[in-house]
Amino acid sequence: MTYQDDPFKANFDSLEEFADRISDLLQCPITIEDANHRLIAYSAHDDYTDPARTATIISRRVPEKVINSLWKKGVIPALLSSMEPVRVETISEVGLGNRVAVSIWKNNEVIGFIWALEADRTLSKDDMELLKKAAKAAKNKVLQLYMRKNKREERVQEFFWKLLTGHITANEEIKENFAMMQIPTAPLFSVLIFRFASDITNDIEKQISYILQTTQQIHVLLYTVDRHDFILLAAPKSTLQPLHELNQFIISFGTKMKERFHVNSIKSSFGGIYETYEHIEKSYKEALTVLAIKEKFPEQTSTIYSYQQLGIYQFFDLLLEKKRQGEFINSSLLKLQAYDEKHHTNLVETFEVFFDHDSNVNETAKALNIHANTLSYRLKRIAEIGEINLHDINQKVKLYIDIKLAKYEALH
Amino acid sequence: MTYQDDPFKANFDSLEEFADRISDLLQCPITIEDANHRLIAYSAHDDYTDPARTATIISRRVPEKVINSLWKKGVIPALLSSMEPVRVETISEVGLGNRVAVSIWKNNEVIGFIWALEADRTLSKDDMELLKKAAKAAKNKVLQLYMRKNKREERVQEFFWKLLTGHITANEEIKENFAMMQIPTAPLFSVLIFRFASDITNDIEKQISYILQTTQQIHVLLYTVDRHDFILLAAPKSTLQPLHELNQFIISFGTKMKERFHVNSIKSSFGGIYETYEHIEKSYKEALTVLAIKEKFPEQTSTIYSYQQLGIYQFFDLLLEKKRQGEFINSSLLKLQAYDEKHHTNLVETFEVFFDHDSNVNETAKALNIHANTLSYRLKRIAEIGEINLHDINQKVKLYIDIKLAKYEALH
DNA sequence: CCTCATTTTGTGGATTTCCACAAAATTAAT
DNA sequence: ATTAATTTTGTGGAAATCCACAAAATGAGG
Repeated sequence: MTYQDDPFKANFDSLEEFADRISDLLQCPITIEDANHRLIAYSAHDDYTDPARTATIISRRVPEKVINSLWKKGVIPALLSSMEPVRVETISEVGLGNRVAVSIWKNNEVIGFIWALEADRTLSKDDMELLKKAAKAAKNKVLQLYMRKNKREERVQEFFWKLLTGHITANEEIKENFAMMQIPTAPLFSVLIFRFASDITNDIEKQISYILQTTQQIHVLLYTVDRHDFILLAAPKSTLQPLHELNQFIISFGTKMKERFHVNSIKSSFGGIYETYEHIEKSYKEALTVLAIKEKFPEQTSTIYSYQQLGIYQFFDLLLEKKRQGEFINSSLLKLQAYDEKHHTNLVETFEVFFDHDSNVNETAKALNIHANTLSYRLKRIAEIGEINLHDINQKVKLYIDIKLAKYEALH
Repeated sequence: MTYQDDPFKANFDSLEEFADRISDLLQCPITIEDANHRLIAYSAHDDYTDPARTATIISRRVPEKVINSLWKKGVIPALLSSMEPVRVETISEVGLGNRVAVSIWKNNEVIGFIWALEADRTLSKDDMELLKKAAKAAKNKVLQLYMRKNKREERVQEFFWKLLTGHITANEEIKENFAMMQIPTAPLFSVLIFRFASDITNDIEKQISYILQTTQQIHVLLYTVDRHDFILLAAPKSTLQPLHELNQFIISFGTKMKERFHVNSIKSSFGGIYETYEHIEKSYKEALTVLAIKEKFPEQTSTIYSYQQLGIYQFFDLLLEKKRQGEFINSSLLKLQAYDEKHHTNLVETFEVFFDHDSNVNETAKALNIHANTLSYRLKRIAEIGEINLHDINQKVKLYIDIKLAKYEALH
């Protein structure tokens, strides 16, 4: 089979036309994606496509499990590091048939991919060369999309910041803007923050953006960057367990950043989950509060990401203020502290850990490295010395809060 | 034995002299008390006195257990209702030997008592008559004491109000006043309030004052009346378990008011227990807070009298304010409430009662009149529907507080 | 160093909790 | 009225908690 020198020198009106042209030449279905695996174009009239391609076209993006599996097999890393086409063997778990892929480059950066599904025939060496040429030819078309998107991005960013800082409060106005910028609406949303150890570089931003675009756990409505913080407005897919979904997303995001880009130590949080847009600022502030509290209680809050789950820590700032004014003097706590001080005991810590572990004897004993009976003896002493009834949940909760508050205050 | 018509017509310099005179005439030890069983005078040179009299003289007041027992035997009620002498048989439990008592009257009011201990001899009918005359003769002397005390009282009252309202804040100044008015000092003190169903009449005030003067559970430093409220500054006897002592006092005060004067439905409270006088106003405010909270949570706080033991309710006003501003939206609670509403279930109440009962399965089941397994089933549902981890004490406490807060808000 | 009070660890048994499973009762919806 | 889902109650056994008692370890003070 022979082709003319550059079969793509003709001008194409659209990328669809371009995809059809490649498909004609190679005799196999073609899909073109951007750097974030969103579908840009695909060839029509194909007889056979595998489930992965079908799903990609339907949802206009590559299914996340497919992306995950391509990362694990090393396909995407290969495409990101070289301009050469890569062949992918069938991965039946995710419905992926044999295919060949090549990356589209602009300077030193990958801005998209072309996939050729080996439906009826296997591509030859020449075919591969052709694909490579196609990738080069696609560059400008893809770039145009990219630039157009960037311009839109800027306007959207500005809008997002206005929302975060409460500069737009009228619900009508917010809705208008959402519609104008073609941001999808959602019944529930929350503001998420990923806080990095250092300022977020363009490079990192792209990596994050990549993961966000490819994830399908949540809907990303808006995002922006503020020094260490990557801030996004996200919507859970279902309204049934929004908390759980956002939590899962945050965890998997952390894992992916670590696995794929070796970015460690990201602190994540999200604020309240709300229905109306006026609450975006509130949700953002709450997400910031979560990070602040996590800073101060790293152990207790290590598995907490949401404002919801902050629980009693939600009102610690408020209580601390009052405490500073001399309120809430807890004589039980004072007595226990005095006793600990004088006799080098650990009554306060014992109570705190016991409560932390939901009053579970075994767990607490293990956590404190003491015998269960030692714990029970200490609890008896705590009741005596602190003049506190250990069956009175009210007194216990107050003591617990006061202990935490004292710690919080110490860290001011 | 015969006496001249009025053996007491001579003028006596002091009540001590007067007591000696009676003692001479009746040939037995004499003690004179005011209406509150404080020792006013006693005859000297007596050979025999019983333990009760000794204790009275030493502590300058009749021991409380003796007063209690005299009430129970009906002696004091008899003395309060008639001018006739009353004979008291030995009450060995409290070290009281045989004796005769008579009350001292001014108009329709008892202002004191004279006690004649039948040490060597039993008083005859004539002796009793003599005692009655002595009581009449004592009237003016006792009254003088009474009046002098009243004048002092007024100044003291004014001072107390200044303390309660924070109009004297300098510790030095407070100390000076305490010394000047001969109010005993104490290392620890608290402000107590007894709130009556209606305004406190002079009559009730006297009854209260009587109980306060005769109690020896605590030291009463100052007291005053404000409409429904009887307010006092009290000091616990020991510094070890001040909370417990004040609690005990409040309970026994209520019992006595009920038993002796049939005064029901007193609401009592006390504020923080402090060391420095500047905190009197604070303690007073706290005592008022306790009463306010008891008003709103009668069941939960029925056994609570102190600000200390208010526990989490201490900061409910604070939290309520924030809640009104839209903070602390607890989606778990919202979901549970919605579920309850829709399916006519009791998940919120179940959780609340369970927590109220210190997470004790049996007690809770009993309180709710359900099977223990029903409770466990409901808890499982609560965890599911509320998206809450029942082993996470933080989430649980938050939910609990939010439930109580919602109730509190409902009662605004 | 010794002594005494306090704290820790150990043992065993009564009691309670937890959990899985199943049957009965109740409720909502067609 | 029938069905299906949810809720309540019951049973039994494993696991955990509680409690009393005792022996060992620790530590402060004379």
